[in-house]
Amino acid sequence: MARSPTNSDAFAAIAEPRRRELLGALARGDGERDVSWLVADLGWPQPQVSKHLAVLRQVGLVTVARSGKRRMYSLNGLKLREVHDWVKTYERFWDHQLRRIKERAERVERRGREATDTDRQH
Amino acid sequence: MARSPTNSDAFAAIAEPRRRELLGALARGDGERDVSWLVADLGWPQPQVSKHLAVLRQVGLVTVARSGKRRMYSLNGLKLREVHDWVKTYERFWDHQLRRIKERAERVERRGREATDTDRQH
DNA sequence: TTGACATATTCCTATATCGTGATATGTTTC
DNA sequence: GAAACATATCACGATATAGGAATATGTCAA
Repeated sequence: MARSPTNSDAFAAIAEPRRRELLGALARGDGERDVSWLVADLGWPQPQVSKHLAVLRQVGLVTVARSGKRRMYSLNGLKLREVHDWVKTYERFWDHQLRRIKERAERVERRGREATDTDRQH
Repeated sequence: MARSPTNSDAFAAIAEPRRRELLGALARGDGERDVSWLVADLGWPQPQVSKHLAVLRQVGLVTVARSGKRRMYSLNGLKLREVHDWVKTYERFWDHQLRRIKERAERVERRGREATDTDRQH
């Protein structure tokens, strides 16, 4: 079997760095812009932008609305929230880690001071 | 060019559903377990577990420590936090969306009540 | 209708998977 | 040092990309 398709879910879709860039561009544009604006902003070939937008649309990370010959793409925050909610369940692991690192830094600093004091006494 | 390698960063690594499962198993095990425990917990073939762990290690999502013939794998929360921080910058987009949905729901409900009242008057 | 513009789709190729099964490496114990 | 155990790695096959170039589709304006 091969890799999971990029359009299988939001996680697979945002694995591609350029698609994260694309979401960033949409965010800069207040979350709602047409393709031409994105092409100008990113400086990529237009077909590439359209293709990446298609993947983002298939997983629901963006939505489209026709407006004359333009197509307005909008960020779908709720889909991004699914990613957020998943990763947030691991919050305690970086909290713990930060606490451990901080405590160790304090220990080291304390020891460092003591060592310096000892040196001074010589 | 092909897809970005799975070991290029945390986003690529967690695109694979089984690697998210694997992280979940580690979390169930207090964030630190050996391979045998993971194999038993997940019910996958051992080589598959080892290979997915290798990818997670390459991107820094887990760390290893030898302990006799065992190898203890630990979650690296700080790496998951990078994903969290990225997605969190989009928070305003789901906040906005939720507010809009809520407001629309209230409008619809209000209109619904008015329509019912009108019907009653007939 | 024709042309100009905006966007999507198709064809191509190189590449990096993922799962499976077999095997290699490394460690402990007797 | 041989056996038992824990873990990693290799070889292989099917597959789904991502980018580039060319082209198709759709819409407005004169």
